[in-house]
Amino acid sequence: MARQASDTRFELQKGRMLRAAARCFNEKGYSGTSLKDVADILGLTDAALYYYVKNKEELVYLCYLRAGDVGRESMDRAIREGRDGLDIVRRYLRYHLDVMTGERGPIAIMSEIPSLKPEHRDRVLDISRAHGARFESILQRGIEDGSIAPCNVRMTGNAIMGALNWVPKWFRGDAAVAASVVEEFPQILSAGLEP
Amino acid sequence: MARQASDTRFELQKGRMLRAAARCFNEKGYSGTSLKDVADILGLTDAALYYYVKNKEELVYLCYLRAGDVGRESMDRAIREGRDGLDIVRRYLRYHLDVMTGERGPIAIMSEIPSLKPEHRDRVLDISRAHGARFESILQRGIEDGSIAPCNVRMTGNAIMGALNWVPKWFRGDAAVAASVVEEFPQILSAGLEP
DNA sequence: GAATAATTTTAATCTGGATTAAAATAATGC
DNA sequence: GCATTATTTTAATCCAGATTAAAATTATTC
Repeated sequence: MARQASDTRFELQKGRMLRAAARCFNEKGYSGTSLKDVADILGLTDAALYYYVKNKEELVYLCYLRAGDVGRESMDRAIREGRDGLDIVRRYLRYHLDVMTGERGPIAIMSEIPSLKPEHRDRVLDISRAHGARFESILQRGIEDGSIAPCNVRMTGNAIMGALNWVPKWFRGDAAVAASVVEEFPQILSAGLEP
Repeated sequence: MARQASDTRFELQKGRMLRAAARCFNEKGYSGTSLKDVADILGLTDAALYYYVKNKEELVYLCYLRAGDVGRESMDRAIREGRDGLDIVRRYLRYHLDVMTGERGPIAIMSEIPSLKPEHRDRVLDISRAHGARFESILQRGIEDGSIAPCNVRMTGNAIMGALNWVPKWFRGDAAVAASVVEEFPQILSAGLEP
């Protein structure tokens, strides 16, 4: 009855559920996935999901929080390890794509933020905006250290993040494609940044 | 009772409805928009929409067909007017963005293809794939005529089309931003293509 | 300006999937 | 192994929003 974050079993199953849900949402759309679809992947009954989550809205919310975490962690690491602005951009893309297309994926596309309840929606929007702003500041840093040619960082950020966010729309788990994405996407997306 | 495509009134109102629906779907998500939301924009009752469309699924389907048309027309024009591969890519992006952010917009993001009924889904997928393939062939042509550096056209296509498809997610109708998008996006997205 | 057709509204019904409560089963601690 | 707690299922209910039928209104035709 009393579940804690420390409860391994519970947390593991919840994690599996979030990944299953992310996959469904990405592949079938939000309205197109019923709780039964998610439950089927886990070999459970739809009602069982309510043991882990209050309702469908919260399921989406948690998927989005997870997506936010993955993005932030990838960016943290890139900033920690990168040499200059351009190098950080490339690392960020690589790290993020690596998670998106790898074992810890899939990561949910944030398509349904508006249908979250107000507190959740605001929280996710904050996270999302902060992430975008952080990316723009990396671009700015690159411009200042000379690794990136001067550009409109807002628009450039929108372009690169858009291409990144769209990946789950067409990537369907093929390992060979995953390798290709992780390898080539960062290069493709950053090629235009060089001075 | 008998409405034809030639019926101006009917077609005009239907067009307005599709644009209102596209806006709702982009801003509020599919499940987040009720037919009442769409009807409110038009100053109508939700039930009135059924005069123009069989059901909500068809409304989405028609939005997607329209999106497909706009994409195809933009590409047609770019191919007709462009000098070489790179020039066609840039024109295509400009023309498409111009419509997306202009008076004829907004254009619906194809987020909910999977929840269309099979015939509609297949039709939209065909259109979507054909468009992607056509874009890749433009990249290929650019590589062959020397205007574009050799690259993985599949991945490069995915990257550019992703950035493009994501635009309606953050663009909210501001005219100044629209001008900036149309002006800068094609450049940003194609900068990395040059040899 | 009747008569006919087009458009919209009113006022219901209908429905699929979300949600819930209670019971059943599985796991764990002692 | 018994008692307790964790997890899942069964079997209903619930409900927002889609859909429909009939009536009302508005436009068009002649």
